Amino acid sequence: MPRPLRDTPNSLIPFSNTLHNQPHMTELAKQYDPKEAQAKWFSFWEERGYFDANPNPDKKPHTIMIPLPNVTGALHMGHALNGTLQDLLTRWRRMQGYEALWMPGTDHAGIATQAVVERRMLEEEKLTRHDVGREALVERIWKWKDKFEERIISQQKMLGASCDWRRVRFTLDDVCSRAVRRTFFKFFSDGLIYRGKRLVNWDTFLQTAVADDEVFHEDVAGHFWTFNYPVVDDAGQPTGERISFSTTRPETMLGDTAVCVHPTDERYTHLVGKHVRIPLTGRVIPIIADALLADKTLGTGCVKVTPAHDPNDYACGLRNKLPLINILNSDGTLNEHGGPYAGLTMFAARERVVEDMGHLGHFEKVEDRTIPLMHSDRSKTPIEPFLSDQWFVKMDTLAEAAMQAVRDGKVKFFPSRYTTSYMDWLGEKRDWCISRQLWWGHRIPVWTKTIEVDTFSFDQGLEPHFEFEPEPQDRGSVSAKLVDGASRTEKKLLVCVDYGREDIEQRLEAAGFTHDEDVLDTWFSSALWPHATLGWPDTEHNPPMVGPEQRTKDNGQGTNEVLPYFYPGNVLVTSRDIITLWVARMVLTGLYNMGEVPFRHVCIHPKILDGFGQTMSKSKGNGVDPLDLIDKYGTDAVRFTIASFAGETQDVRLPVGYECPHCGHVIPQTLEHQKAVPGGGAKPRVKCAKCKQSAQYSSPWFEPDAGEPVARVVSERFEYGRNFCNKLWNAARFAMLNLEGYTPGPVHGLDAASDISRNALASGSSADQTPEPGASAPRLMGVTDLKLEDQWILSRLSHTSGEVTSMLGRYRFDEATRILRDFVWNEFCDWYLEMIKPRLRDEALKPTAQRVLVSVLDTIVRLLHPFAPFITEELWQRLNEIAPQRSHFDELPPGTGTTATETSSLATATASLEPIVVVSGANATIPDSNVALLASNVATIYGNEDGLDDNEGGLGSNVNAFVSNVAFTDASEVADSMTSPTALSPQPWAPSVMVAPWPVIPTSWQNRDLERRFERLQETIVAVRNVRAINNIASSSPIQLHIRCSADIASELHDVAAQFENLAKALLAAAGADVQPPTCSASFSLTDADVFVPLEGLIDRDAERARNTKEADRLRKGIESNEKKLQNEAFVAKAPADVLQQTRDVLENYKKQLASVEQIIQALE
RNA sequence: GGACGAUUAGCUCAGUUGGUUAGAGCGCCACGUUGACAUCGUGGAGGUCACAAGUUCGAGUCUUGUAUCGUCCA
Repeated sequence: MPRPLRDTPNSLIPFSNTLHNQPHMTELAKQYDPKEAQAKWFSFWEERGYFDANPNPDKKPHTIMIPLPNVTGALHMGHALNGTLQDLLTRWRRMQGYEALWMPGTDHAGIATQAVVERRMLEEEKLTRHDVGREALVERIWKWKDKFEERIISQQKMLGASCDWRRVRFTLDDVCSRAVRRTFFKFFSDGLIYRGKRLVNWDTFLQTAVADDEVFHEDVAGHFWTFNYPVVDDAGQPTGERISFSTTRPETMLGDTAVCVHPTDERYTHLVGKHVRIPLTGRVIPIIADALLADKTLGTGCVKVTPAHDPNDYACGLRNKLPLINILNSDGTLNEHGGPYAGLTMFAARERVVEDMGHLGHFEKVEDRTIPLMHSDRSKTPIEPFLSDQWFVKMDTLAEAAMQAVRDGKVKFFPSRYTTSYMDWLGEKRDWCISRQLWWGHRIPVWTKTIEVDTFSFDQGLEPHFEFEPEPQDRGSVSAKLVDGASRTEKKLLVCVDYGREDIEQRLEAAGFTHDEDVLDTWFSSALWPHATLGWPDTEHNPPMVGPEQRTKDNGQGTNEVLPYFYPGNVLVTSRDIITLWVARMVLTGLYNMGEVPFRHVCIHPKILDGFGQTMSKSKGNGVDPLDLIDKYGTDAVRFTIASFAGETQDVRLPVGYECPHCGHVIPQTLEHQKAVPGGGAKPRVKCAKCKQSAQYSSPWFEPDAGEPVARVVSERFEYGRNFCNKLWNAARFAMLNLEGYTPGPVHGLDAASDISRNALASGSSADQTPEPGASAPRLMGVTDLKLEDQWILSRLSHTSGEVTSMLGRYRFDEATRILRDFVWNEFCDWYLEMIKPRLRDEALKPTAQRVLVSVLDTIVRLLHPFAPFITEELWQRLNEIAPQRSHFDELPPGTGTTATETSSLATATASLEPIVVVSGANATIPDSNVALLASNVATIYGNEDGLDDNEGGLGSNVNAFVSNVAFTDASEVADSMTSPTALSPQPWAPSVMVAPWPVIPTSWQNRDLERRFERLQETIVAVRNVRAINNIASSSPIQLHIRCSADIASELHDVAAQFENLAKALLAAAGADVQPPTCSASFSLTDADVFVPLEGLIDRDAERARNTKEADRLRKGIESNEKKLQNEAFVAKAPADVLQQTRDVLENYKKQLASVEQIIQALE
């Protein structure tokens, strides 16, 4: 029973059901209108469920997890690049027949989002979070989240993102929260979580610890003071000696617990072990020797040690078992350890300390110095190293496993050099500080109670001391840990509760336990993204979905099918700066929770920089809204251009400007534009240099006022994509104008191409071996309806599709776009279309040209779809209208005999292969008649070429799609339909290019020799055009060609003589070995031909002579350098034979050409 | 301080294992709107491949050093 190929109810829409409300139209507009196409096709795809990915045993999965954007603000071009590449891969894999899931969602971004909302609240209402309280603040943040999540998703959809939107997740939603709770619980139970006093980066403004990754270094102007401490004897009396040290932070001396010298520093060796007194506090501290901290060559060679306020000192303190004295309150003021300075800010205390040390006679000197200072990325205020209680995850074994996965090749980086950052970072195995003193996030699921007790034994259970005891049946949901409290008799019980046990939480609170106030680091939840979004740890239900009921599927079978089907994913596409923050942690938690890595490949793409070379970021205000660019250039243009940026090395500089809404002039963006914020209620404006008017402009900082004309952001780099789309559009327009009333008629000689295929197949040679043309097949031109240009474009098409596929497999998006653009523009448009124009005007020759034309266009549209989804869909639908019968079985050339028997055997041969499709290009045994069939259907041969050596394989590289009709699901149906007369009637093509198969053109169609001959033709035509240009001859006046060349070449040239006329308005008057230069002709010498153009009375002798003289010089230079090479004995002795031969050939050619050119010059005298 | 990268045409960037005369897009110059496209066509000009040394028959490509820029980690 036939069923739709795509697992959706709507995939079998009769194509005749025109999808747009316009009259049936065959003529395309002169220009592509992106807005119209975008509006039409996104909902078309979405309504038909093409984005949906569901477990399907008949297909291989392809999973991409979006690097979840945070809800702090709208997306910028960096996100657009990231999203474009993922959509490109997803659409490509989907066309290849994978069940392709692109999982969407957003991240709550604890600190960033809370900071943004707090700042806004303070600016607008003068309120702090303490004024409004935890609940109200969180409420406000949720509203912010809703607003930006919506904005982000709409931006992604405008970009054409083919995510499975039913599955959109948020790191704080129920599904993700469950995974967070379970993971924490597992960590806790496994003893991987501990609470400790540690030196953290303290943001005194936000009053929270921030991760190392959340701070940035900035040089500030500061001072470098030198003080001294008096040395005291064992009785505490000054010995008269003093020891000098320098510091940039004098106030920290209040927390000093040692001074340190280098063990080999002879100036101080006699003092080591003695003590000094801190003059301000009177505290006596030791003089220690530590080679790691002190540096003999710097300053006095002696440093003060403040373990509680400096990371290096902290490490030194641990090594030497020094006490830790914390002098700071969490708000950045000094605490009681500051003595008389308590209550002052660090900065105020610093001034007082310097002053007082001066009064006490311990100040020596001060100098200005630039100091590298850590700042919080979130609040932009200086970081204080701060001793505080935090939660940590032990990284040792977790990190080791994540490193091993990369060593084993389970996870691979593209480009591979990024492996280093990953390995180096994990190799440090620094414990992960997971607590944040915030209100927005996953609250740490630990309840604590402190008791005073002399002795404690577990023999009695918990109940007597803590008034709490888990029920036996609850033991699996509770994990408890007893730790020592502040004093010797104090005991603390930490109880971690698994998710879904609010009852236990209530009992704990009733028993006097307090829920930890801290929340988890955001990366804790994003680290779980790849399995959390698929429903882990719930193995009994498919993860819930959003959207229309009928499209969401829970099988009700009591199992989660989604998780095992889509996990592990295939590729993570991201930018390099979160390799450590996020990529490493996903691998780590994936291995820990799932026992399997979350993805096989990590594709690291470039970063988008602004015109000044700065990273585009939400906090800098230099973010460019992709919607501005989409508005101006269209989604397809933006995507195509963006993909062209995505190479392996360079970051992308994107200078932008503001387009004056009054006159269209572009005002280049300056740093001032980036920074400007509304002042006194007035929105910033740009001034137009041309029309002198000003306008509000697009900025991440504010919304322009309603009704105001807005200068949108533009960037001329996107004209690359826009122009290309327009070119494609017009090529298709031309094709369709010439396909009116098209019915694919019989074409004699289409099997010429199949001769090649047959040879390749019969000999069992691999498909990527291009048969030596001319060896078994006669010269193809002239014996078939397929002209030189037809064979050439098919050869090039085969080459192009193969290269594009291979480049996508290697994540070389830039190369893929370049190959496609070159093919479409420089080969298809510039040469093929131009060359077939005469045939399209000739009823007898038209059918062949049309058949090749429609099939090449069809293939181009499919190849381009992942890059430019909207325009290709628009064209696909038009093609479905105008050439619905393209590439079908009934197009077979007469006599190829697709009898029931033969088609059955074809079906049998392929029945074991994947659905959809059939027939391997090279490996299957196929009756010859079917080879002809195969070859004659240019556009019907598809399949999968991974381009990846080790990828899970896809459909298998030997499986090529063969049946173009997507209504067929498996080979038996193919056979049925092929033997049934009705099936031989025209069938609709794929109802959307999105679900059409990815093209795989047999490599046997490539014909290098034919391409070389074609290049000769091109070369000649360019040379003739050059003669026209040089001599100023109007393209309308005909000219003649006399070509001196070998008989072989002469014969070929005669075969294509019509093209000289067509493309260069030149008549081939004579060709052959005995052609004599006509008098007074322009001439040029090609590699194996000399061409003369008689120009009696028209020739510009000087220009001609100049051109040829220049040419002669060039040739002489070439001759000279090659002769020099060949005279070099070492070269002749050592260079490989082929290089040697090549050098000789080149020299020979140069000499021949030079002789011709010299003759030409002489004739011009 | 460590790691990774970059430096190629006026601008933005390609250049696979070393091997003919180093490429593209934009910009520039000249010419051109005859029925796909002026978001276009045709032709052209434009580069000491950052600098220095080395390896090699041969270096944009490999090695070392220098300079400048970027990112990540200390």
